[in-house]
Amino acid sequence: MKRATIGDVAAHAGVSTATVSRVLNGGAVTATTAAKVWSAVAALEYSPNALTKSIFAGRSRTIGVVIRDLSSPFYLDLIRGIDEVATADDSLVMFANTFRDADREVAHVRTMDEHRVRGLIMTTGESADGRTRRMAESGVPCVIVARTVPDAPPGLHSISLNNIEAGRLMAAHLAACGRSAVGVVTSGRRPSQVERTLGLRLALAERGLPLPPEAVAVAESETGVGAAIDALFARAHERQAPVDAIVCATGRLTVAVHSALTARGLTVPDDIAFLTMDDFPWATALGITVVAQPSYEMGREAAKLVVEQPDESVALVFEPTLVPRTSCGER
Amino acid sequence: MKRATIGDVAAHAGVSTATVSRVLNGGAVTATTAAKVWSAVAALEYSPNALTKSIFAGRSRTIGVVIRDLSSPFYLDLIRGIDEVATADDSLVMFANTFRDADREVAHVRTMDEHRVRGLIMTTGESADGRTRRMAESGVPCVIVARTVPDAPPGLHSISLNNIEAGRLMAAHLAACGRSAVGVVTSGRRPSQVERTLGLRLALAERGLPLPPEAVAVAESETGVGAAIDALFARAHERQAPVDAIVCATGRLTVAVHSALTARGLTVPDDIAFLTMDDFPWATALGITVVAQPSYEMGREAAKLVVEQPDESVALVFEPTLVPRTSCGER
DNA sequence: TTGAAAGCGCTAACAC
DNA sequence: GTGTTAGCGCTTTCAA
Repeated sequence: MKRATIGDVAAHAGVSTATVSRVLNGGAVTATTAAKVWSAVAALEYSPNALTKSIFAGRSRTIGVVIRDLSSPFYLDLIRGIDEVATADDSLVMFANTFRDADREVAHVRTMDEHRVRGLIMTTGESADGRTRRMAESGVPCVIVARTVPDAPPGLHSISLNNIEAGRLMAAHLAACGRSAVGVVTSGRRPSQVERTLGLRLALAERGLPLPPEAVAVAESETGVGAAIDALFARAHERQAPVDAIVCATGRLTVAVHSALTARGLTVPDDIAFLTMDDFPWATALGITVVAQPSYEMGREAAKLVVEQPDESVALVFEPTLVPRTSCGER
Repeated sequence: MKRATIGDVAAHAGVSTATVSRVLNGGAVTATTAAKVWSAVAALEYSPNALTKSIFAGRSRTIGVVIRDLSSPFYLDLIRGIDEVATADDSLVMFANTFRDADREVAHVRTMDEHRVRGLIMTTGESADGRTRRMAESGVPCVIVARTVPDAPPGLHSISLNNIEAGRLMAAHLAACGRSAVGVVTSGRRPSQVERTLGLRLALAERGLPLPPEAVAVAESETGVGAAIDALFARAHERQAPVDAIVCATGRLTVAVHSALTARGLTVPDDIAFLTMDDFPWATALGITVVAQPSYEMGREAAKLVVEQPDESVALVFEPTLVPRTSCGER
């Protein structure tokens, strides 16, 4: 059964399409005509085509969201925050996952652009930056999450965490818990993680504690974590500097690192302290101390930048908080 | 800076809009004209308007997804599965969260319909069923997840778990682990949970084990879990039938129930066995035994129903699997 | 192979 | 108040 169009409604109600449009969008009409139109709408089960509407507006009422990896709890909360603001502004969220693949990233950003999203929020690498800049310049607000953008044009915003401070919080807490030999597991060269490690190293150094490059292990993905940890311990053994704390620089690897530790017979916190990024529902039950980001709030603010369209480029930096539990041997 | 339209490209290339359209969509054109058009496209940074395209197609290349509660791990995997199939079919996912609110549910389904999604996948209550039926009848495949639909018209499909079997698996496992007095925490009257409880009761009865109504506690949300458990234990105490196992009938409450147990000084599995629905990343580390759904696969199949548009109404039922760990005192 | 023109479903001027 | 008309950006006949 074919869908009714505004023309069908008009014919059924015995008025013009313009009048139907006015009734639907709140123009000046008589109560009687309005009634006729509404009953025609009901009779034909008319559902206005939002796509066509968007053509006139030039844009759709849709916020594009491109995420690298939905499985991280951080992104989950981020999306919920975005969805809340979008719904409040009568918008929908268009979502796509890139599975950390640069090609998909570019493709998805292009598709979002072609769908004339009213704004784009993404947690991607730099591969799509060219298009993003152009989108921003042509009036589509873009928000880069978890990364700052150099020389951002108006309309291109960023939302990130004070990662240096996150590292500092970790150092301070570990030191307060009496740990002196810290090892780090990071998933690579993403700026956020590099900065966290840097902040950690800085604040550790201020306390006379070292964080040599050998104490930093890189694991691209969950599967590489075991090997990375083994290598880390081996290097520590060679240097005769056993590690008494492991910091995980990304929430994505929390499970993997924690499992690797216990799989090696290590007890947290007695044998080794464990400290990671991003709070998650099970952290309390497990007693895992974390440095948390206000992920939900960050999602809300990202969506607000899209909805409110500030003239200038804005770079929002959120402050991390340490949530102490028991995994660092807290007293 | 205004966006270039197909007319601008045509003018720039010195051809008609029809020709540009043909070049873009692979019609019959000379190599030379194609080259001219492509260079015009590049020069003007032309990005075709997917919205306008959809008007002709009658539908957009977008799959709508309406979820009750993104925070459940089941839905996360479901979405990832949907996204994968959507991307492979050159589609985007339009997402909305209902926060378990019936009004939002109806509103979101309507908005999705107005956006002319090519199909709709949802995990909602019955409030939007009327519209869903109509959508299905007018050629928009709709897939209801986690619920079966009576008298479904062609185009209205359902994807669910064999919940009776899930309950049976739980009963068998608990019995094998030597537990005989089971208590259940469920979040309410959703059919899936009712069926799981029923399957559990049936299979328990076959083994001569009881599951009286008093042994089933209802907690609408996380916050109600503590009280529900207390009431459950109190009733068991009155009846002088202490409970030696707690079954959580929904993955959404796993954290809350587990926390409530440990908060009451109960050790799992020594004091009490714990068995819940839906696998999750931390389950291994925590040793929690679960009955898992193939959530990712279910998402893929749901999306396939949208993409492949079978003529008949199909009701896919997936089989649960028990993943034994240590929380039931397994040997 | 290419262009002119009609039309997708809707809104926005402009008359009446 | 209401209808007529033009047009949004694109595709698709139908001629040439």
